[in-house]
Formats: sequence, structure tokens, C-alpha cells
Amino acid sequence: MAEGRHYWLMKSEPNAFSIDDLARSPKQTTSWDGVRNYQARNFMRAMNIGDQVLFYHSNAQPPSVVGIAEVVKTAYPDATQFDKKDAHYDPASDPDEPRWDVVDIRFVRKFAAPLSLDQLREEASLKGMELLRKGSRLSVQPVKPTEWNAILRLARTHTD
DNA sequence: GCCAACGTTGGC
DNA sequence: GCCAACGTTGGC
Repeated sequence: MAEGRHYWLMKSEPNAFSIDDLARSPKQTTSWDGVRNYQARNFMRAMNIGDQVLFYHSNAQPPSVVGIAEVVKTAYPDATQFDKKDAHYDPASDPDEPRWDVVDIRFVRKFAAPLSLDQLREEASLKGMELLRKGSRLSVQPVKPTEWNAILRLARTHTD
């Protein structure tokens, strides 16, 4: 880890793919496909093996950080962009220069209890976190070490 | 279901 | 290059 370990947050709708789905996946690993936002893609391209990921459930009740995953394979082309039957098919993507990438992530652990957006907003040290910004829609985003530490501390103390 | 806050597309 | 129209995300 010459460049050090970096922290990220990735959003998924639990109806589509939850942290339990990740834990049940073969080798507890999945490729994070379907990202069709350049900023999110660029963050995935910046990921290194061993980087740690907060797994976030969006469109959940309540929306929450639910656990941790880690990057086990760096960015490579997303096969779904070339699959006409896939919801994320992108006819404009050139197979010789694929537009969209995935990374592979592996389940690390699930928190004893989900950490809701409201709980995160109560934490002073998380003020300014991208996730908490009004109108923030970025599905893959960097997390500062201080934010990572604060969230893990909250996950230890909130068990209800 | 509503709608604010985006990001993308395409006419000009 | 501008920007209106459109489609999507995601909290509420």
C-alpha cells in the first residue's frame, strides 16, 4: 500500500442490491456495475486494492450507512454498457475505448445497527461531508479519514 | 408521490 | 458556447 489506504462511500438501493446481497454473493464479492456518472466513475478509477468503502443504503427507511466493504480489484470496463438488454446499456460507448468502469468490492462487515442520515447529521465532525450536502446525488464519493473514523466510532456506540 | 437538485442533450 | 428541456437521484 505504497500510496496509503483511501476511504470511499458507495450508494446502493437495498431493493436492488443490499449489503446482505453482497454478503451472500460468491466470495462475498461483486462488481460495482451500472455507474453512469463521470465523477463517480473517476473516483472508481482512483481506487486502489485495499481501499475501504462505506456501504450506504439509499432510498431506504431510513437511508443509512450499513457496513463496510473493501476494494479487491481496481477499475476495468463495465460489461453492462455493451449489453443491449441491460438497463445501463450505453450505445454511445466505444468498445475500443469503453466509457464506463467497475471495481470489485468484497464484504467486510455489517454494522450492528444501521447509522441513519439523521444520526450522521448530529455528528459535528461530519459537517461538510459530501453525503450530507443538500442535493448531493453522487453515488461514489471520497470520505476523509476523519469522517471515516467518526463514522466507525458512531457505529460502535449506536447499537439500537 | 412530490419535487429539489442535479447532469446530460441538443437546438441555435 | 448558451441554455431550455429533459431525465434521474434520492430524501422526505
